Amino acid sequence: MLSFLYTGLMNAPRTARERARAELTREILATARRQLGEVGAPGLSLRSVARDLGMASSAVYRYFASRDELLTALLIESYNEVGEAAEGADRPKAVPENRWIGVWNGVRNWALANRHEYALLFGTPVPGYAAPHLTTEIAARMPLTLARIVADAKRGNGLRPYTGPECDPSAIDPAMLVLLEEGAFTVEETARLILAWNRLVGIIGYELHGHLNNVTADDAAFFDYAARAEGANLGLAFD
Amino acid sequence: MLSFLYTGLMNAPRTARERARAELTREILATARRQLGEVGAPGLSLRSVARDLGMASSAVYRYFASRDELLTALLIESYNEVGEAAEGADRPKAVPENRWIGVWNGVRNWALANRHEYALLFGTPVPGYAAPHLTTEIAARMPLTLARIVADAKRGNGLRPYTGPECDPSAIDPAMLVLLEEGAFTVEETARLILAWNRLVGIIGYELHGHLNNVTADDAAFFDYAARAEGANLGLAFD
DNA sequence: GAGGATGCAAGAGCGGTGCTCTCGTTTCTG
DNA sequence: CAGAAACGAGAGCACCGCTCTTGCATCCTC
Repeated sequence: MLSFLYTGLMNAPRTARERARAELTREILATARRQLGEVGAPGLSLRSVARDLGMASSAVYRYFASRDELLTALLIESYNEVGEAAEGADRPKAVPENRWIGVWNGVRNWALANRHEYALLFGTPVPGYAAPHLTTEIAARMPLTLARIVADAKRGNGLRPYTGPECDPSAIDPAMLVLLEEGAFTVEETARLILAWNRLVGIIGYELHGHLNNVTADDAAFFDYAARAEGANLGLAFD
Repeated sequence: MLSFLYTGLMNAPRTARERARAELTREILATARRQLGEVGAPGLSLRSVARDLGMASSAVYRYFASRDELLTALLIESYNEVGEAAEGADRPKAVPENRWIGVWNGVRNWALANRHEYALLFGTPVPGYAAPHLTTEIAARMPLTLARIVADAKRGNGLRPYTGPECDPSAIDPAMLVLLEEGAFTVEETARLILAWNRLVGIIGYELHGHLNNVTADDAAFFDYAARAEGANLGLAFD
């Protein structure tokens, strides 16, 4: 399971063989990533990756046990990238409202530049392929960035009071309350944070998949509206 | 283009051959639909459909020009079904708040019972496959059901005032204002309706694709919360 | 340093896919 | 009734994921 993680890439290579193995593993990953960006996950073929590298397709199986494992490697890589995009777009010294908009746009910009990678992360999972459990903590980087901003706002000037419908506490997994900024949030706030994260991912997917064609005229402006509306729903003070 | 629409199924069959053609077209579609429900769109194979029907794979091409065209037929079928599910769940004589919740749950229930069909409609599009323009009006049935409820509420007791961020009017396609209940809504309301539709589809997709694992504890309760929150955002009067 | 164990690349092969072409046969139509 | 059109079946092409065998290079140990 996930053989590529434990040979060559993680441990420092000792022998020439291990060095060559790590090198080739990286090359395979790089070519696969390039092809993913061009033709998308369904079109990614282990054989064509092998062709690009001038090697027999069977040889690739020494590095990745299956096409799914290769896809998992790209999944991890992409999760880290979108996490970095979110964290990198955050300006901790700015006011929470601007940080919020910045992170939303950061994620959107990464998605626009990496459409197929985004689809791999947040799109329809390929039937028969279950993402390994390991990825959940990497996947949390992006939503945690959002949570941090709201937590900072709460600790700072406070959040505006919420007057909308209430969420049944049993709906939320108790572990989430702990995970998000170590209990800085109420159940109600946690529920709205989950919704906000869900909506950020959803609206970008809509834009990317063409579902907003003939619906919106200016996708960036509509996205900005969604970002502000979502931030306001959490108690951030826009306008 | 879309040959299956114009032979046999639409026009009334006149000769025995045309009748047989319409019959076989329906059988192909039915087995394809069954396989779609079992293995999902990526696993749907024209050859295996032919095998199930005891015919040569090449014969199927006389009825559907390509796998994509077969998928398009299933797409249209599914769009109509989810539209019917939404419309069928609406109780026009009930109060708008209950109608709203009912339609949301109607769509969710259809999605839970037809996961792969839902993924085909709202999931990641297969690269290289563009849904034909024809489907857009069929696709509008579900969001229009939502719009109708809000429009009725607006004409009735009115909507609660909205105090959140405003949407740049240029973000919305002007045609949408006309499409939605023939101009019953302001730009602001239209923007929130689009968001609500987007969020309904998004949260169901999240639940279906397992992204809510370890996040929510009771998916139905969380969905109910999302439905109420979204209705309230549009000015419906919950609680 | 020699020799056995291990890692590795390549090729052939299996069963699957979408799709095309040809070749008889059936069915409709003028 | 004869020509035209539609049809089913089969072979074939190029691709896919994946497995197995074969021969060679490298590494480790004695």
